[in-house]
This record gives sequence, C-alpha cells and structure tokens, in this order.
Amino acid sequence: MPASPAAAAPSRRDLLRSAGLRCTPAREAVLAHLARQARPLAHRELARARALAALDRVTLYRTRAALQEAGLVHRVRDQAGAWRFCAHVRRGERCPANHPHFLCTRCGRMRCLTGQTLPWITVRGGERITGKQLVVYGLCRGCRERGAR
Amino acid sequence: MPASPAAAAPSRRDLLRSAGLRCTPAREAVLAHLARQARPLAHRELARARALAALDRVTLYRTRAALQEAGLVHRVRDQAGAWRFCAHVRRGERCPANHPHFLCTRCGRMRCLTGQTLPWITVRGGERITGKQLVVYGLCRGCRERGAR
DNA sequence: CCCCCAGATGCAACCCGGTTGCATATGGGC
DNA sequence: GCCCATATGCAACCGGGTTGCATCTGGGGG
Repeated sequence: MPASPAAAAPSRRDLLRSAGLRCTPAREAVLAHLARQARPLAHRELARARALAALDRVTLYRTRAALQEAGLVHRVRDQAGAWRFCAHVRRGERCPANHPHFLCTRCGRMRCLTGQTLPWITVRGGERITGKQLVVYGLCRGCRERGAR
Repeated sequence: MPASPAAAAPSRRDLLRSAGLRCTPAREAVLAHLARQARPLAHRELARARALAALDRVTLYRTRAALQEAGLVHRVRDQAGAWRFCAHVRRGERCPANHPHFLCTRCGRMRCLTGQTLPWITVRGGERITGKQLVVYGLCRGCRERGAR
C-alpha cells in the first residue's frame, strides 16, 4: 500500500465506482465531508459546509439519496423530523446502521452510539419488520457545561 | 360508579380541566378522537376525521401541542418525519410513552407496542439524557396480505 | 345571571425539508 | 475525441409546522 498522500486513502473515486455510481465532484465532496465528520449530518449542516456551499440544494438532496441507495451511507430521522446522513465507518458491516443515535436537542449535533446494537423487538400480529431506529436525545456534554439546564 | 351513558366515561371535560386546560369544543373533540383510535395519529389522520374536519389546521396543531404539554397525550416522530400523537391509555403511568412503536410503511398506520419497554442505553461522554424513542417499521399484516412484497 | 379578560380560535403569511419536471452539462465507455 | 445515459441546476411545487394579529369565548368574579 503506497504511502503517497494522494493514494493514502482508499480513493473516494474507487469507492463511488465500486458502488455503481458515477464519480462526480458533488458526490466526491459530499462523501468526503460525511466521512470526515463521521456523525449523522442534517441537510443544513451539509449545505453550510464550505466545500458544499456552491451545490444546488436539489443536487445535495439527490446526492445524499444516491449515496444512501448505493449503500455508502446510512440515514436516521432526527427529532426535528429531518433525515441525517452518516458515512459508514467500516465498509462491509452487516447492518451498517444497527446502532442507536444520540441527538443533542440544544446544538442539534447527532452522534452514532456504535458498540451498542438495537434491541430485539417482538411485534406480535403478523407484521414484517424491515427496519428500526432508536434515537436517544438530551444535552451533550458541551451544551450541558456551557449553558444551564 | 353511575352507569348512565352521560356519566359513564370519566368525562373529557374533567380530564381537560384537571390537566389545567380550558375545555373547548376543539380540545374535547381531538382528545376524544385520539382516545377512540388509541394509536399514534398524524396530522393528516386528525384533519380527515369527520368530527375534526371543520377545525382550522393551526388550531389542530395548537390543540395537539396543548394536550401534549398538559400530559394527556404523547407523541412520536414517524419515519416520514411528522409527529404522531396518541392519547395515554392509562393515566398516571410513570413514563407514558416508554414503549416502542410500529409503523407500517405502506398504509402509514402506527401502533404502540405496549408491554415492551425501551432498552436502557448507556451513553458515555457526559450527555444528559432527556428522552428516547424507538420506531420499528415494516408492513402490517393487512398490507402484507393485501399486496405483494 | 351577566361582565369581562386571559386565553383559544381563525386567517394569512411565512419557513423549511423535501420532491418533481425539464432543459442543459458532463462522466466515462467506446 | 464522440456520444449518450445520467448528473446537475433551476423553477415550481408540496406538506408539516410556526408566527402575528384580529376576533371570539370559557368560565371565574361580582
């Protein structure tokens, strides 16, 4: 594995292409940003990012969706009702979003609670379960120390 | 306990008033409808209800909120990002919404999975937890039998 | 039983997340 | 380098939810 700066990472480009997606500047930038932040980002947070500010908002929405459908990214609904997208930390995990998420109700930051899996829920009544999500919310440490309550 | 039809139920009116709310037609109607349905209802479902169709949508939003703040009702975010409100089945429960919810992604109906409590999630990092919610989604029995997939 | 006002309702306008239709630009296989 | 499937940008739209303001009313006090 070469150590040259350009080739150090497993190449966004290869990642996108092997997921069956065309490699475009928008997708590279969004994927890079999600990977760098490594926490579930809302549309606003993406739109505010310097590298993504120039993108049309529709493009941003479509890019998020494309990355998610291609399996490079997972998403959670936050308590404000918006989707948040997060790059998979390790590729090839069996269920990449099978963990709870924490959301700070003050600063709006969300983080993955990796290392804990979602509980097994039994639903009696013949339903076919296709997914689940658990969001824990409250005040993050920073917000708790900074302000009262 | 009297058996006359008028006094059989514990009176919506008393419920509202003891929760510190004025008793208005809108609130009585919304509370009655939520109690009758006994599952988390989205704004659309409330707005479509015959008894509530005449209400202004803002009133509906404010009524939902009032009932919830007064503790007569709890709410969950569904997978579409909208709030759903559900009347408490029993009053005085310690944590009235401390159960998972099932959402059918086809017909959009949601139901409370009472009888199961939410798991204890440990969040390391000094966060103060104020709430959590677990939504399980999939196809309900009816939709599964009715359509394919 | 009526008066009166805090609080509830209705209306209009607005915000924001998200989607759709369509014309134009471009990635990448040939 | 060509060419087309597909990605982007733009404009318009949808739906959930909120806000400001004028009007109405529940219900406590007289």
